Amino acid sequence: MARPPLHSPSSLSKSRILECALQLIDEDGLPSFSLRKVAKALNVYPAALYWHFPNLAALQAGIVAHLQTTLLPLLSENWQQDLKNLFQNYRDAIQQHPNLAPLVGAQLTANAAVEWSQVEFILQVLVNAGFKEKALVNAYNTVVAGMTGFVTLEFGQLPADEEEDWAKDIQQRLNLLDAKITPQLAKWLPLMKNQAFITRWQNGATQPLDTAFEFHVDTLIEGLKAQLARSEQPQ
Amino acid sequence: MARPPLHSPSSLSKSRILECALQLIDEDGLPSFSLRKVAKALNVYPAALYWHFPNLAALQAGIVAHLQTTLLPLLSENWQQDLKNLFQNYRDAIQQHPNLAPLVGAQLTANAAVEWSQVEFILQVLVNAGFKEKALVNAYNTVVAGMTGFVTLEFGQLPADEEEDWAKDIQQRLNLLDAKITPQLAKWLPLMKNQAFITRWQNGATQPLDTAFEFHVDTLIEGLKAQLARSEQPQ
DNA sequence: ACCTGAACACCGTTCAAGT
DNA sequence: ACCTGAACACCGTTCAAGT
Repeated sequence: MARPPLHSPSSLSKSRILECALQLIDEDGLPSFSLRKVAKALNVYPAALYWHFPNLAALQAGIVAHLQTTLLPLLSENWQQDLKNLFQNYRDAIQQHPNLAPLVGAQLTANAAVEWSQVEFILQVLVNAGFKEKALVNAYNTVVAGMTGFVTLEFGQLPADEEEDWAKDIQQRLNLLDAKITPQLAKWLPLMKNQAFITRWQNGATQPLDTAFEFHVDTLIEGLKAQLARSEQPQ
Repeated sequence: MARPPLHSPSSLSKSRILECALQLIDEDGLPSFSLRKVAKALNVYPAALYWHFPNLAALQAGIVAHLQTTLLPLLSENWQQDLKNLFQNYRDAIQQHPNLAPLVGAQLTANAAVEWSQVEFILQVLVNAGFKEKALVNAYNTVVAGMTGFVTLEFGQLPADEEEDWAKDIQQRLNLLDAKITPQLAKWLPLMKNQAFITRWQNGATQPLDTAFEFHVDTLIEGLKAQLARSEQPQ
């Protein structure tokens, strides 16, 4: 068992801990992630991590913050394209680390390591679109919710019971549907199987909902355009 | 310490366990919730619960399923009103049990106790609106994501560090903003303080975002109307 | 059928003590 | 400043044993 000495020159540091933690989450998933496993992987006592982070929540916030730095697109002259880029960037980032999806959604609400630049970007885009005052705040909230909502669901954890049993179970229950009780679902099932929330058995990591996401973004943008038209010429 | 005998006539049952668990989550919050505390509250050994539920995840799914039964509005002749009712019902349910918000969002994706009637309702409303084929599936996914996304963020857990320290901290950081770096945020801060995601320090349980939610729902509906117009007369 | 009682393999966090 | 080493108070889950 040749392993590096406990006090190697590059022993511990915030970035080394965060990298290791992210790698563990990517490989083994969020449910089985723990502070003690990070310590073990770094060949260090669990308590050692507490010199660099006050607690587990701070470590998790650090991971999310590290991811957020790669999130900002550039401003163009087309606010609709800017929004598309924003949504696309967010989804791309999660797609590279799908196991992080629940954390990001949660941390973005309650973020200890907030990046104001993200808020500023969204506001700038919406101001360019023509929003102001309370409508601007409303549009901002809608954009943030829209950006995180779809992707959090898409890449959210599905039951991990070896994944096989549960997948077969839901497929079986879908095949047993009674067209008299749920006629629409029975009718459109072929199109919805594994392609829609609640009626799928794989998550976005293995079965991405690309066209649905595109539709979702378009719908939000079209909705915002309608809101602009409303406020410009109030009836 | 007068407490009921261990084998009281109404000892254990699925519904009694679920009620107790929901009450504990309502009172103490999701982070401090545990299977062992449910057992303690019911005056029973932890292992006893395993006769009624195979594991913790199943118990949590049971709680969410119990909530979902109160979720279905009635179909009217106006699909836009139907969607508004659907969104409103969902938010009302979460508002009564805000600590459940993260669980519901997660379980709805990966639900062991799916209610197909919910899926059927959304499909029926969208069919009435005029959607079909792949556009129907896309619209369905957009509605599900929109329904859960906003509310999950609105009532999502904020840092629980006695709540006071963190709240003061973020307010202070907001006041230290540099208008040269984040001009829009600095300009609109008075309107956004505690009223917008990321720039608030209270969650929806104490500071509901009513008008923002209404705007969000309207935006989605307007967006869906635009999508309908697209597919009816493709350019 | 339904629960006890004890054990197992984990957690996050604290703290004196080392270097 | 940075980490060891051990302890504390928890977890979810399993399983033989009781009734």
